[in-house]
Amino acid sequence: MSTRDGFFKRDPVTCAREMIGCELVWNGSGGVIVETEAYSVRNDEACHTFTRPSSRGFVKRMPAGAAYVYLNYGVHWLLNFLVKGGSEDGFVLIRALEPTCGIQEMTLRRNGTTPKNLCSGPGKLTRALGIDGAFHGRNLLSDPSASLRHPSATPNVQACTRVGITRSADFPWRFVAVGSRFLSVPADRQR
DNA sequence: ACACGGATACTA
DNA sequence: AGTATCCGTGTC
Repeated sequence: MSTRDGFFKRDPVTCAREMIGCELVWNGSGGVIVETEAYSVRNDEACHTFTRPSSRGFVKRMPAGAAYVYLNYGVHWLLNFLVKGGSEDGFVLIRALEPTCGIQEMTLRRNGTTPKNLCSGPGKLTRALGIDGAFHGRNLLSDPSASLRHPSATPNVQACTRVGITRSADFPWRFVAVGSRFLSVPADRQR
């Protein structure tokens, strides 16, 4: 594995920020992570653990780096990674990728969408990579068909408010690669 | 603008 | 078993 063992053993906000610029590849498809969100089991009403006992069980039972995959709105699989062992536990939601690997396969799975729109959303990217409920619980760090490579240069990262949630909506826990054209939603205005 | 769709966790 | 809610997307 190219990711160091302690990568997911930190607080989820730090982890979400540092995942920007990493290249995520699963079964030969993937790209550079350009958008993430952090969710914390502490004081974050938007985290699944706030309302779901099964999610709290997942955090307790599973190791850092485990994929937390669930169906949203009855339509889209959403990919998160379990972060635990640091100051607080939580999840990182992968929201957008800049496609780099397996673009042909991803285009087929996404029914011919242009590369710009292939992975520009949390539901789009799982569809593109072929990730579904069968991936729930798989560990990114130990799965031989998965890899997470660190960026060679430190990326320019901007914090924004999270997208599409109603509770704890003001937390600046969405992270984007500055200037990327592969985001699900434009970044907040810089000030 | 709105339809689409199912798992989860409530109420009882 | 019935209902409310949910971290979205494509097409209208």
